Formats: sequence, structure tokens, C-alpha cells
Amino acid sequence: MASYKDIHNILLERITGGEWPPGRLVPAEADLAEEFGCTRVTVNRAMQALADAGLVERRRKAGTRVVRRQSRDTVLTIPIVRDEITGRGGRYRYLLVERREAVPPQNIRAELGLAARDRALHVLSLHFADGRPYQLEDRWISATAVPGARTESFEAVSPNEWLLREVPYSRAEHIFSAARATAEEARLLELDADEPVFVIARTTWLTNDPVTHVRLVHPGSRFRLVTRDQPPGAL
Amino acid sequence: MASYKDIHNILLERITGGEWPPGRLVPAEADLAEEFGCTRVTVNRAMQALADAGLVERRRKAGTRVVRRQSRDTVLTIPIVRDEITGRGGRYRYLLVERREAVPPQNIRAELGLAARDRALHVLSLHFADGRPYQLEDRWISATAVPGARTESFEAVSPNEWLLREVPYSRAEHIFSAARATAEEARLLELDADEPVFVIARTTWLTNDPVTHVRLVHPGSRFRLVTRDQPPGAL
DNA sequence: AAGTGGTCTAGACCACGGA
DNA sequence: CCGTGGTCTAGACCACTTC
Repeated sequence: MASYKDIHNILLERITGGEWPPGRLVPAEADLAEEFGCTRVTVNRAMQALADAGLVERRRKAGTRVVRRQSRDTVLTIPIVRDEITGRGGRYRYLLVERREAVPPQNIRAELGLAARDRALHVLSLHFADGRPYQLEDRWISATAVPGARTESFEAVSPNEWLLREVPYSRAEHIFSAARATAEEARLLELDADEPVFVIARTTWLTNDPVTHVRLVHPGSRFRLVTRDQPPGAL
Repeated sequence: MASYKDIHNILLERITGGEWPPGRLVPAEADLAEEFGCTRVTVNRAMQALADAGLVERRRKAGTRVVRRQSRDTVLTIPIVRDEITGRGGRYRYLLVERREAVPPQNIRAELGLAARDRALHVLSLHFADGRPYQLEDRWISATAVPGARTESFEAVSPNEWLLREVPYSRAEHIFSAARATAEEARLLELDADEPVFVIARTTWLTNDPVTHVRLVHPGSRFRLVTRDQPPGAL
């Protein structure tokens, strides 16, 4: 008997195999149910999985069509830096560089939705892989959204790990870019001036309240971000 | 009456709102069904959506637990470069630089799974935004996997768009990195020597057969990759 | 008006895996 | 063993949307 996963895989094969090219109208659920000898609900379950994966578009009355791809989506997993390093057998070390409460600069205030004189917590820290600087973590934490951070020293635990463990978040935005290292970044990361760096800027919200904004700066010469990349629509 | 989407949102709120913290054991489906006055199937539908989104982990007998986050996942949409430029009101231009069949270098052969003397199609092209170079597309296409490419000139249509339209793919891998521009890259992108560039390397497969490998090189000073970032678990 | 997907119910059986 | 999730069926009604 065909389960909804079997049906899903068969339909997936018809799509990726070219039997049902982009734009093609897929048979109605009732017809497929008859073909596979099951209920329409079971076909519906399989089809919804394909729709969730973005492989087909469904509209009542109009039916189901194979999507014409406009872009590629890929899932990016950004691990905790400690796990990333130890996971490939490296030696990890954490170092707190600076921790202070201050009025953030204009661009950070905007990101965190703070008023002109609001203070926030600034934590600058370094993550080492095998003794060499691997990531500079330049973070601002909203004191109002995360009051607990004011009593945490961040001497033993990095803000990244602490926040991930202690503070739920509901939304995040990432910006990836390549840049020249600034003088301070070069000094802390032990790079030559103007060496390229890979920058991940992330802002995190908890139901529309900004929680934290961080700049993660990596030496370009020894950092790569790799996607997980399951087949689209895999269950 | 509570639909499975309502139930999903209520449970989502309990998780992100802190009522059910990470590690918490969630009530059994049967209990929730009673609470919401619906069938267990309906609760199951909502729970599966949460599990798909990675917010809970479910095991038979053991029950359902709120996940302890180890990492952050984010969905990256890599648009067709033309759409990316025109989408923000820019002027787009495409230029074919070189097209030839040749034996690829060692690293590309490995990526495409080719034997030592197999030939492949090499296409080098440029994408301009408002008259300035925006992306260098350095692509190798497997002649065996995509025979149709051998009769396509790529003078009017970029390989990226042509492939996305003509060739289905089942899996892709991306590597993002920051680097110094090589001499040729600097020349083509009209950059100073050693300027930082943002590189996206992508290999694409169709059911385990490599289709194409591409290096997309962007001037670091005018390129950023931004994530879409829906709330986790949104339906 | 009619076709198509969206969803619910009630009941059932199975599969896994902790105790 | 037996509680929990995984899934199916048969039938039903509804909600869109195109004709």
C-alpha cells in the first residue's frame, strides 16, 4: 500500500525527473487517489508537503501546478562557533575583550530601536581555533529586552552561547558581506591591514522587540560558510 | 472551533512565549485534543508542522519535547541576478566574455566527477548593474549531463538563467567566502588589485550526477547577501 | 454553477521504544 | 507491556476561484 511518503516521493520523482516539467498542471487529488488506490486525504498530505517545499503551487479550482523556479532557496545552518571548531577536531578558546554599558552609536540604536540616550550592553569577544583568532564577536544587547544580561560577566561563556541558551527569539535577519578588515579588527584577528574579512551581521527579535545585534567577523582566508542542502522537498 | 493552524499558533506562542521552555515535555496529543475540543488527528497535524520547523522533537512513547537550540537555521534565497538588479530599480546588462569546450582543471574535474580527459563547457560572463560590473559568473557545465548546452551560444541569455529554465536539479551545495580578487577578477570587475570579493561557489546535481559548478564573484564593496527570515514555524 | 483543494471527524491499526 | 506518535479510511462539509 502506498503511504503519503511513498506518494510524495513518486510525485517528487515525476517533477525532478522531468516527466512533469515546470508549469505543468498536475492531475487532481481525486484522480491521483484512484491511481494510487488510497484516499484523497493521503494524496493531499503528500501534495501539501510538496507545496510546503515550494515545488508546486496549489489553488482551488485552478488545480496544482509545478512551480517555475525564479530563484534558489537554500537552508543555512549557522552553528555555535565552539561546536563548529570542536566538531572538526579543532581546539577552541574563548576570550572576553571588553564588556561595558554605553549609549550605542547611531546605526546600532536604529537596529535595536532605542531612543537617543538609551544605554545598551556592549560585549566584544574573540573565538580562537587552534590558537588562532577565528571569529570576532562584536555585540550589542538591549538592556530592556534582556535584563538578565546585566548581571552576566561573559568571562567564561560567550554572549552567543549565553543568549542562545537563555533567551528565546522569534525572528532573525542576517546580512553576509565581504569587506576589508578595519584597523581594530585586523589587530584583534591578527591579520594584515586591509585583509579581506567575511562578515555576518545578525539582528534578533522576540516578537518585534529587538534583542541583540551582532557583527561576526572572520578572517576571509580561513573561513567558509557551507550550506546543508538537502534535496528540495525531502521528507 | 480550533483548526490545526489555530492550534499550531497557540502552541507556537506557548513555546516562543516561554510558557514551554526548551526541554519541556509537551502534553500528549490526546490531552491536547481534549483541551482544544478536536480530534487527535488535528492536533497531530499542528504538531507535525512544529516538528518540521524544528521547534519540537517527537518520539513515540517518549512524547514531544521543546527543542534545545544548537544552532540557527535561516533560509537564503539566491535570486537570479537579473531580477535582483531590476527588482531594486537598477539597470541590468549581460555580457558573454568567453565560451569554449575544454578539459577543466583538476579541482573542477573533481567537482563534476569527470575523468582525466573528459571535456566540459566553460562559460565566463559578466552581469552589470547600472553599468558597473556586479557579478562575474565563471561556470563549467558537464557536457554529458547537459548535452543541450553545447548548442547554446549564451550570447543573449546567461548560463544561470538558461540552466534554471532548462535543466532540473535535485541538489545543490553552496560555499560562501571572502577573498582577495585575483588579477583577472579585478580586471573584469574593474576593481583595484587585492580588493575584497564575495564569492559564492555552487555545485548542482541531478540525482547524484553533477550538472554544473559555478563561481559567482562579487565586488565586496557593493554586495550583500540578505536572508529572508520568516519566524521559525510560521505556516 | 461546478470543480478543486482545505480540513474535520470517528475510528482504527500499526510501530516504536521506554519501563 | 503499553503509552505515544504515525498514519490510513470513509465520508462529509466548506471555501475558494474560475467558468
